[in-house]
Order: sequence, then C-alpha cells, then structure tokens
Amino acid sequence: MARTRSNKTRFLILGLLSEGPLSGYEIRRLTQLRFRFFWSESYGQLYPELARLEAEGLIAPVKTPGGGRQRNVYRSTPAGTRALKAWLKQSVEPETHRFEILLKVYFSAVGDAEDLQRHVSEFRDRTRGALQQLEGAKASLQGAPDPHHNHDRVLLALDFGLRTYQAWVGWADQVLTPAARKGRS
Amino acid sequence: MARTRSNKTRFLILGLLSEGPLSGYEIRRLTQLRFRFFWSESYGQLYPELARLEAEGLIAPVKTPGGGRQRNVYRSTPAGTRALKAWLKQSVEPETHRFEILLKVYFSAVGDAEDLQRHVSEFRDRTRGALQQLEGAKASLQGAPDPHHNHDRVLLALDFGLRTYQAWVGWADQVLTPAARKGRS
DNA sequence: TTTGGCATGTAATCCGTTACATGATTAG
DNA sequence: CTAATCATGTAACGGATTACATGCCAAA
Repeated sequence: MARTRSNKTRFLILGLLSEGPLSGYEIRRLTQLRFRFFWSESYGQLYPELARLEAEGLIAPVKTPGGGRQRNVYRSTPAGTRALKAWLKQSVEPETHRFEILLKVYFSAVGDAEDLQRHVSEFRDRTRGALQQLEGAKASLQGAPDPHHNHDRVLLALDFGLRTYQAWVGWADQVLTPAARKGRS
Repeated sequence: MARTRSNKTRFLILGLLSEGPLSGYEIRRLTQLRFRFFWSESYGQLYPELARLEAEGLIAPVKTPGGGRQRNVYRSTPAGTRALKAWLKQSVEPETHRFEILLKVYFSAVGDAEDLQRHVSEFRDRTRGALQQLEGAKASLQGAPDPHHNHDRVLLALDFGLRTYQAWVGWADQVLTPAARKGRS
C-alpha cells in the first residue's frame, strides 16, 4: 500500500523498547500480536534495522542473565528516546493505499460477474474474521486490569480497526446484494 | 502499505487500455484523477512497465496521426486482454496496511498529548477533504449520461472510499472529543 | 519571452518480502 | 526421539518513489 517515505520500522522498534527491553524475535511476535491489523514487519527489515540502531547508539544490547538459548535483547538509550520523541512530534505523512480489490471491481466488465462476486465475498469473509478478532480483543481488554495505563491508547487503535472493518464489511454486503444497492442509489 | 506480491502496475495499464488507446502520460493522469483515493502510480513504475509490456507483446504502439508533440500511444493486444482476464480471475491477495497514525497513537504516551491531537486533527481534515471530493464525484456521476456503461462499477469503487473515509472521520471525531468517547465505550 | 503544462524517460535509492541457512530448546 | 517453536540472521529479488534530465508547445 502505499508507500512510506521515511523509515518507520525504527520507530516501531523504539516505541516498543520504550516499554521495556526486548529481543528481535519478541518485537516481531508483539507486532504480529498487537499491530497485525495496522502494521506488518518482516525479519528482513527488523534484524538489519536493529543492527543499524545499535550502531547509531539509539539502542543498546542488554546482558541476558545466565544460560538458556541465545537471545539478543535490546533496550532504548536516551538518544533513542529522544529520536522517538522527535518522530512523535512530526506530522503523519499522508498515506497512499493500493486496494487490489477496487482495481478488480473497476475493471470487472472485462471479466466474469461471478469472479467479481467471489472476490468481494472472500474480501468480506476475511474482513469479518479480522473484525471478530478485534471485537474479542476489545472485550478482553475492557475486563482486564490496566497496570501500564495504556488501555486507552490501545482502545483508540482498536476502534480505528473496528470502524474500518465495519465499513468494509458493509460495502461488501452492499456489493453482494444488488437489491439493496438499487434501493440505496 | 503493504505489500504487494505480484506486479499490479501492469494490470492497471492493461485495464485502462481495455477502454481505449492511451499514452503513458494519460495513464498517469487518469490514475491520479479516477484512482487517486485507492491507487498510486509513479512514472518510475509506469514507463519501464510500458516498455516491458510492449516487449512481451501485451500492448502495442499506435501510430499517432500527423504532427503535434511527441506522444507514445499504446493499445492492448489480444494477448494483453487475455492476461488481464486471467488476472481478473485470480483471487485478491490479502492486503497489509501500515497506518503511521496508529503507530503514533499507540506510542503517544511517550510524547505530548497536544501533538497527538494535532496529528489526528490533520488526519481528520485531510480525510474530510478527500471525502468531499468523493461526494462531489458521486453527485456528478449520478446526473451524467453513461455511454460506456461503467457508472455502476465506478460507483462501487466510490462507495468503498466513501464508507472508508466516513469511518475514519468518525474515528478522528471520537478521538478528539473525549466526552463522546466515554459515553460510547 | 517566459512560465506552465505536456510528455518521456533513467538512475539512485530505499522499502519490504521471501527464501534460505542454521541451530538450540522444549514438549510430547 | 522428534516435531514444534524459539531464535537470529543474510541474500536475492522485486516493488515503488524521488530526483534528475530533456525538450516541446501554448498562452500570457
């Protein structure tokens, strides 16, 4: 989708490390777990970026106590925190998106109508699944204690996803029920 | 955003050429005009891709009649139409998104609250502007004749954008009015 | 005559994923 | 013992933007 101007992987790292030391593997796991619906990060980005950040002095390795398997745990340095704060002050770059499904909708006259229905139907199912996961996450959050005082912010992010996915499911429903479409437009 | 697995620029080109011959410049202009809210394409992608498509025999140059400035106009070939149809049959690849604003929301505890308000406010203004443009486009479409019988599909794409942007503006409003947020959740 | 839009293209660079390569640890 | 998961990293590739380079044509 869209495309990024500046390197944001590093701020994901610095942001997560602001809550405590983590290894590359944990950063990746956390990102999948908490950010999956609005952010993705691959090892091929993560590990080289960790090396760069360390070279620049924005993060530092933490000695892992005792035995166990090899883990390279990092913490944020004061310079890293400063860099994160500076980034948080900067305006959000306007995002560009690339929705393959809309390209297919747009050109669907060239193909078969059933194919379009199938694509939209798959899109709806996929989005619905994601929506239910977010709903579950929100429900479990609201019952749980909030030791780090971050639930408010997590909820804001979740709500963005909920609203977005609801809109998309609604659109897919509209596309898949021509009667409703005629009535609407 | 996200990231794309296969080359979709070529199908944008083949799709647009399915409606008639165009030059690279016109493809770019049309993309900006009609697809801006869900697709972006730069010259650095477009021109090399046109050369590749021609080399593969999926598009062919059209002789431009008489004088005037230099324009390389292309048309789709039968092989190009076949390639487009084959792509239209393929399932949409699940999209991955990267919303910088959510990253900033998530880590906003490290920074100032006013900065977050500013970011969300800018996001709302930007999204609202795009929303109004889409509304205008929809209105002008509904009054106009439909010689190419493509208004239905255009409307579907527009509605996707309308619903999405409405959801985002709603979210931004929620973030910016804490009272409403308390009442809602 | 000079500015702005039309028009094409390349080079440098970066972003990002996938596949590969390797190996330790733990649960069954 | 063996499969799954933890864990780190690199190499190859392709996608995408930006900046640069060039020049024509029309209108003010």
